Amino acid sequence: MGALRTPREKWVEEGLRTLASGGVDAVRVEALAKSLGVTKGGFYGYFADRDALLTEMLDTWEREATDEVLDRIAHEDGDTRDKARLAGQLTFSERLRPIDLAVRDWARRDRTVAERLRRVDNTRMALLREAIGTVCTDPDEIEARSLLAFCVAIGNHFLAADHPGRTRAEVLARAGDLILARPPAAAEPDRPHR
Amino acid sequence: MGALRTPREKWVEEGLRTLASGGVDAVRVEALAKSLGVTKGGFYGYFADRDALLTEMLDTWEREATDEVLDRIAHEDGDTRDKARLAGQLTFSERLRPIDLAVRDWARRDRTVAERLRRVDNTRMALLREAIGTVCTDPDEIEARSLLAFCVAIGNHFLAADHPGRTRAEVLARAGDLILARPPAAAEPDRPHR
DNA sequence: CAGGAATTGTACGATTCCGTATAACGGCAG
DNA sequence: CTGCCGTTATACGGAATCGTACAATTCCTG
Repeated sequence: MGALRTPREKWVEEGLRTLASGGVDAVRVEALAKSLGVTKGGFYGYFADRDALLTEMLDTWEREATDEVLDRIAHEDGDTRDKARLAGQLTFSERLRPIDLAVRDWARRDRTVAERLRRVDNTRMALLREAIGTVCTDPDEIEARSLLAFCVAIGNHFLAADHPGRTRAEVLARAGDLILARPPAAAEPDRPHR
Repeated sequence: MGALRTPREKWVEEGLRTLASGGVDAVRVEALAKSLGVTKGGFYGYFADRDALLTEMLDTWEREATDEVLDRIAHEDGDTRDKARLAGQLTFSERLRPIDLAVRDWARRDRTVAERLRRVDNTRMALLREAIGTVCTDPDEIEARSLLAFCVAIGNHFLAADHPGRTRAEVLARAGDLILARPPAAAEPDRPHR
């Protein structure tokens, strides 16, 4: 067999790297080739076209994202709070986080991508519910808190505001406390919700 | 004077529309012209180049986004909670919301855009602090709750998860209650109990 | 070490887009 | 009505990509 210098995975890998840093539109066959130090010559031996690569990139991301979350939570033996914090904020590893954000934006314009994202997000939400279920019991509140946690995990990276006199990390920590606060016996906000 | 069929604003307007639906990379001079039913002939009479249009689009967005928020909150006489809800979730009008999301993604790759977004977000945060300051007093907690509110306002639109048996709106309402809940006298988040 | 299959480089036509130049067009002033 | 002046259409050169075809290269295998 001939040599295999730039295997399929290299293209996917570089594609994800580019997706993370420049968005979908930056993922171009010839640009990827250049980054890999080759020409696009071999690309079309592995992929039918650019779309095939994008699809495979998503396959890889979806698998990794799901596996990573499950693994991480499963192997975590810290107390419940840390578990939830993990699920909420560290769901995205340094590697996956930027890809995740790019995928979210991508999903706004592509139904297929949106569908994949939905699957991944549902997996994460299930984990969040479980973790948060240990500090409160009302299912509606668990859902609301999980949404909060998830939104912070995402919004945090899209939010550009400053926090005078504080670091973002400090504010995040405090926000985490709020999300995980054990509700007082009769934890009703001062106005009944519908 | 000659006729003025496709004034400067038309280009900016169409540019923002395209930005909202397709992201920055979709904002192309010739594509815009096509959408406007003309050719790019006149474009370069108004703008030096594509970048000039992008800058002007951002100017328009920044101004509108800031003004709109200020106006809306100022004219709002409902009770505090509604005010905060407004600030948190409706900060983005139907028109501005998709532009806002596109700008957020754009800001991740362009420092200039990031700087503008920072200004806009800081304005909104100030409003949130003020509104939330009416239900709790600890500055750190105000900051944390404001962050939560803002993150929900953003993350909501990037989150693809489902809420079995509930609508997103219902969960959002409940999350709003949590963010605006009047804290119990001694609001200690951490109480190992039970 | 030679043969051959797989991989990669190069060249090509087609498309899209940028920015420029210039000609065609069309109201409004005189 | 006629000519001006700004607006728009067209045409062009250049760059980046796509996907294809084919030649050159490279490394395993026998």
